[in-house]
Amino acid sequence: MTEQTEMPKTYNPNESEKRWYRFWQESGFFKPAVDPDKQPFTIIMPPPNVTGELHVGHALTATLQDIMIRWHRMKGNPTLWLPGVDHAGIATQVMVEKLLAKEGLNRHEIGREEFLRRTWEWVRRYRSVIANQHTRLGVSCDWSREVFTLDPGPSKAVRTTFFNLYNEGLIYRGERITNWCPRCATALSDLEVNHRDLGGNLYYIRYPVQGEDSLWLTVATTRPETMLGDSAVAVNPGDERFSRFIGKHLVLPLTGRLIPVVADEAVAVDFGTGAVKVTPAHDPVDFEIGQRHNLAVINILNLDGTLNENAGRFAGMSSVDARNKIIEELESTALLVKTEPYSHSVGHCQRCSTVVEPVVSRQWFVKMEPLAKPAIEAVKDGRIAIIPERFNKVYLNWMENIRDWCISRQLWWGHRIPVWYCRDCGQVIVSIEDATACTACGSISLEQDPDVLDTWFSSALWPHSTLGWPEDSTDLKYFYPTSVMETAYDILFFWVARMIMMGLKNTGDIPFRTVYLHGLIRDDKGEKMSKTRGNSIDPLKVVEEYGACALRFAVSTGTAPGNDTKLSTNKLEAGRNFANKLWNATRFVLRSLESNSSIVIGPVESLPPEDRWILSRLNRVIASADHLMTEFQFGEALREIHDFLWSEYCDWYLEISKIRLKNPEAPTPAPVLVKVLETSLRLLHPFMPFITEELWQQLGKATRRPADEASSIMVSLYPQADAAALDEEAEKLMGTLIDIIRTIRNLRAEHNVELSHIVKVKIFAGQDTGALQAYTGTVEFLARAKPEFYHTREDNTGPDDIISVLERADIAIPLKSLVDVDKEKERLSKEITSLTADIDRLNQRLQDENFLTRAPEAVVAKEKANLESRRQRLEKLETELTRLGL
RNA sequence: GGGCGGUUAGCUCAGUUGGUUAGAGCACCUGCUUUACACGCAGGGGGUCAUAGGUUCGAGUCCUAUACCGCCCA
Repeated sequence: MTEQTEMPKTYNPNESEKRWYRFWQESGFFKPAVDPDKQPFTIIMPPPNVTGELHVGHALTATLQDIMIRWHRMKGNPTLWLPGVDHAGIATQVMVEKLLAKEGLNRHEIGREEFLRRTWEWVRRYRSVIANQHTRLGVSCDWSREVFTLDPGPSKAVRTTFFNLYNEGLIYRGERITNWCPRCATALSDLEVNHRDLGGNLYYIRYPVQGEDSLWLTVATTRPETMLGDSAVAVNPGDERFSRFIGKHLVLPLTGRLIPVVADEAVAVDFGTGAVKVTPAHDPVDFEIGQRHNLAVINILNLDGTLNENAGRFAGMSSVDARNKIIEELESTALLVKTEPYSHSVGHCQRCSTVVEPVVSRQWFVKMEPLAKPAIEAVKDGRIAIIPERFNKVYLNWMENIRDWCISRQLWWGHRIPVWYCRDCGQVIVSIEDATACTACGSISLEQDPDVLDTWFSSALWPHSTLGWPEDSTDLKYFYPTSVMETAYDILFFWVARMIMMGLKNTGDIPFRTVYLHGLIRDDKGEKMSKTRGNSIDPLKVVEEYGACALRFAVSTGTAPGNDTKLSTNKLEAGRNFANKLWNATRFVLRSLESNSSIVIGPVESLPPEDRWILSRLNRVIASADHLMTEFQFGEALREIHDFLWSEYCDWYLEISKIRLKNPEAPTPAPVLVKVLETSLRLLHPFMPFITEELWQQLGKATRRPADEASSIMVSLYPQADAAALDEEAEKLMGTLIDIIRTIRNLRAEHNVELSHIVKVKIFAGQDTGALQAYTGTVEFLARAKPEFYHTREDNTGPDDIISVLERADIAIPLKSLVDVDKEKERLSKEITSLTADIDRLNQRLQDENFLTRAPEAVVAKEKANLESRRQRLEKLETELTRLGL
């Protein structure tokens, strides 16, 4: 146990991280210790897409979740973090299709079965890549429960949900305008379409009135090619300019087809000419107009976006080519009146950026309104809390204007829609198990719907499907509703809202109590990271270069929930440096232990003030960190722990302890050195698990831990604040000591006093004098000054003294002969000026009757004390100034 | 068109029930091979908290408007 391998000067994370992860995993620490009497803490991990590798956004989400998970685990909650992977329908299919294309193949050539076989191969490969990346980040999730969205469990949940919703009439099949991506060759939901304003033209086209020479209606359109599918022209019924046209027929240019003029409220009088062409098959508004007026729905597009046979001689052209050709022809026949530049919003496929075509097609939809109502309530009444709170409004606004959800996708990769059609009688059979015979005619000639479901349909069930639903499993009973859903704000609608709706629908209960939304990680220029931009950062590379703890530090420090952050090497370096700082502090503590083996702390009263001070400060930080973490303010908690360790423990306590370590007579600081470090490591562990484990173990080896203590920091107890350790007196005394040392250092630096020159210093500290006297060695060591202590200044200052006035003490340094007196006078004057301003302000405030009567007593008292101490200070400074002037 | 967020030190950002003199990291300047750490130590400079009003004894923090930037929804 005493064997002490010398720690190297610099922390090398790669060496220990893998080792500790393996240890944790083999020890079974990631599995929850189920205890029916305790409240579990549960996070279902947002499943990364199996499309490829993790990026730093995943590192952020994994880190934040791991912080919560490790914290709760250490606090003694049965803690479950359930990992999973998403099959990611379109995205994965696109990746595999790209692979095929390299072989000169497409999926139709190899067939559905072979395509799926290859996709599963892809899945096997990338699941292990993703899992490996996660382990490098230190995630402490329960791998034994890992789920894939296409596993039998979630698949059964999908089918059961579909079956139930269909039977309740909440899933229906219908002809609607949907967003069609010609490149992906599938329908998309509204959310999967990104709208961008594009500069285009507004074309004014004449539609001649049938049977009337030189009478026409002019319509304006941004998409002239769709006129091939026009089935009417509509005007507003209140628009007198056009009332005489209503009921007449127009001759559709280029085709000669006759179309009626109809009156419809939906037409905006002030758009274009006030008369609009109606293309029910290719525009959502026109579709509704068409329904009201019983117009023909003429689809002019093939699935690949080219024009079909309904487009007559334009068939086979792309829509862009057709547009150009049509404009050309209209111009030559003088039917094109004018062209105006016009910017309008055009839908693009979220996945591949192709312009999306609105097309009428027969798809499966979920009726959302009945599902949204209870989900709105759950957030409104606070059963579900969204952090940060401002997203409540965003959520509610979307939910209250929700539209039906198109869930069928013309893809091969995904959950096949559990619907069969009877080839003999046309019966539609919806079934959880594969249907084998027609429920109407008994025929066994059935055909399953070729389409698959939107990936988000299965994601919506994730919090309960992963826990075993529709079975009433023990996991579901124990862990559901889960505690926190931690994810990025950009999938609030895609995912979070749908999980709430489906969770409530399927289980009757909310899926999670808290939604924690984090921001997006951008590069150091503020750009969104993406593979296509080439600015994405591979978390594995970062881990190798800086260590996992540095990465976790970088993404979790200095950020607030819901805010985007820029990741720069700056922050990674700060994380690495902090880890190295801890490493070296531990190295120092271990070295100091060799000659001082006892680590038992005596009774608190017997400890010197600096011990009581650091223990007091430690306990304040524990209390504060615990509070901040309860409020989900992880960045702030980490900052406080970091500042305590660096600026108080290392900069002061550790330095002060060196004097006692050098002096064999002095009581050893070792027990407190160890205790504060060990406790801080536990405090920090959720944020930086590897370095804290490494150092905690090293400390443990050297200090002979009690047998009942945990074998790993990750299953040790999270520190709890001990009010008895708070010691204001010690804090005040140390504050004064630090102030004294700083002032001497400052003066030395300002006046370039050589390091070798030990200055004499007189310290006048009133009632603290006796206590401070014990720190003679500390002042010598840390300020390179030889102190003499006096209660008061009376008769104790010499003519060569430079006086500094501190908060609770004055000091005099006989340097006048050494320093630049003018410079010193300037310094004093500057301070006097700002002090005078402060005093004026305070005076004013304290004379204000309103302030005295309305402000809380404590604030008034504080300000009074403030004024008094400043007055005293000012007085002393002025005396000093005149003294220098003489 | 509706909504949300941002605007704080040269840069990146904290600042959560309004309460002393607004913080950190990085960068910058000065000094230091002080045997835990140069991935470090000590010291220093740098901010009318976007602008204009308002509420309040008191505003970076609450309210209103404006400007610029970004995002979401339609």
